[in-house]
Amino acid sequence: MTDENLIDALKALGHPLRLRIVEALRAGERNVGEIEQATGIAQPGLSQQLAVIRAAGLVQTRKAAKLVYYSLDQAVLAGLRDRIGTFAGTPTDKASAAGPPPTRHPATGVARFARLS
Amino acid sequence: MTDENLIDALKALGHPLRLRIVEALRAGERNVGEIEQATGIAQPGLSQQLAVIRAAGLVQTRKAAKLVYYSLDQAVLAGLRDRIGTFAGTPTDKASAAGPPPTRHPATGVARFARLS
DNA sequence: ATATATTTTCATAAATCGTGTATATGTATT
DNA sequence: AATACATATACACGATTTATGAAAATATAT
Repeated sequence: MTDENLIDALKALGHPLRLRIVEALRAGERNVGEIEQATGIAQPGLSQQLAVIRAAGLVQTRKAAKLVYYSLDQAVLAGLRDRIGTFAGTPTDKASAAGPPPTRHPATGVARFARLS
Repeated sequence: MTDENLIDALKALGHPLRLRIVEALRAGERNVGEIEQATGIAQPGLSQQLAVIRAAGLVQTRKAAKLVYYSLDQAVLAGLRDRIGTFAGTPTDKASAAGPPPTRHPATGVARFARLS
């Protein structure tokens, strides 16, 4: 990961709407309509922010019929985490750690219950 | 760490000059003149970027006579790393399921809503 | 082909950011 | 007090980003 890529990734995350989107994707892959429901971001703006996130390489996309499914690129995000880890005191011994560190908060997102009917 | 703090930290790091500054501080505490030498950023601009980094809570400062020493706040940076780790550390949902279009957990109503014509 | 659902792109005004120059605030030294 | 040095802030202004609504591209079904 080059410094420029790193900066793009950090910039992409350093924005309230985009952070909200990424948080909504933590629970798993979602299509644009689902992300819209989960985040409350109106459609065109959402697509714009998704484009930024995509350009930063933070997500993968998959197309199923009319729908486009977004999911976090965990390899890239792990790289980002490790890169920041080099700034934190502990020299990264977690670059090789396979298992996710303790906490997984499954319900952090508002995304869970998008009630429509 | 609130979302707003997180965003400020990410924004602070997502900038070439500021990233260079933080990288220069990785080796240990430095005063402004030393950072200027290490990064080649001219004094006023440097002070401005340091102010951003300071406001984001990424560094601690210590004053010795005329000199101001900056050092990375490793606790904050470790928190930042862990926070990003929550985006990276969730495999095994359907990450590798390249199979059929998703018909998933009942709570995500949007897709179902879209199909009910 | 026509209609419809989903997502992306365009356009533009408002806000924010980036950077250089000048100026200010401290703190020691004489 | 006056000087010198280290650091911080203020200001200005062009560049980038954001918000928002309209239009367009893509894919599917009838």
